[in-house]
Amino acid sequence: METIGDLRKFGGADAYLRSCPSRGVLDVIGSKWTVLIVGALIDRPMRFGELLRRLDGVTQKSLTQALRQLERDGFVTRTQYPTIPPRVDYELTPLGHRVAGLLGSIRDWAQENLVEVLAARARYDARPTGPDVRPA
Amino acid sequence: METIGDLRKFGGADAYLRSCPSRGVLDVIGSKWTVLIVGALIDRPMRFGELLRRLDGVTQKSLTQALRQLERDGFVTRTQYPTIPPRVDYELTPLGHRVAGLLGSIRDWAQENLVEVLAARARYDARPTGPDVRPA
DNA sequence: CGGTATCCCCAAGGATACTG
DNA sequence: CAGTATCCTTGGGGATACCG
Repeated sequence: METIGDLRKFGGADAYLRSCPSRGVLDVIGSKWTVLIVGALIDRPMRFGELLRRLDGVTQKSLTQALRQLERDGFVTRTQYPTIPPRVDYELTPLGHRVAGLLGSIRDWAQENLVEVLAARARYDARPTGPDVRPA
Repeated sequence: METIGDLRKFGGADAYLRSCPSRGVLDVIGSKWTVLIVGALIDRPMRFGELLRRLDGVTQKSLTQALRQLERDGFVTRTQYPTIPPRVDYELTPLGHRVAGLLGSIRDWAQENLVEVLAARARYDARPTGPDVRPA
């Protein structure tokens, strides 16, 4: 499972295999800012500065890195206008739009189930003897 | 947006805000092995060693860490039988089952769109002047 | 069997400063 | 405005060894 040829030969990818490149795709999706970036671009293209302000806490460098990776993987297009001052628009590709729905569901789920998760954490952290023993 | 009280007061979580704890939930989902673990547990509970073998390339330490975090966040339960040798089962909670569907979709999407992503990467990396210039 | 405990590495990502 | 360039810290995660 090393090449596209292998994928065709074996009839599909399997993320449970160490050598399957779908692991790399999962890593991109899991990277810190990806979910928020593609979510922000669902409605319309955005300029770099808009994204920078929309994603509270992101740095220029981190945003640039994330956008480069998304561009490389075919999720967003980068359009640079040769004006002064420069203007750069980022827009989802069809591939990006298709994944954006899934990632949006994840983001929404995190927001909707946040209270339940926080409660579970509080319960876990409050256990008598710490992260160890249990009553069998 | 610091406490559960705040969430109620403001009427919901917003992952675009730096201080919103839903960011932490997204991080868990994005961690390297989470998607594969919950995917493996959808059908049935599994023992530690089964998971270790199912997730090609994971180490004992990484698997233990990931399972602890999933347990803490209320996605899985850990059941330890006081036998010799010890036996430990991991099982999805109702909360875990609900998120497992979403994460499974992500994994499937990564596998199904892998070829297209690899092609996009090849195109990007093959650009004449490298990751820089573009024709305006 | 199902863990901990240690050591180690390196890559993600933040802070800051500079530029076309 | 939209980036690079540089430095630096943190911690995720691998390898290995030991334990109840």
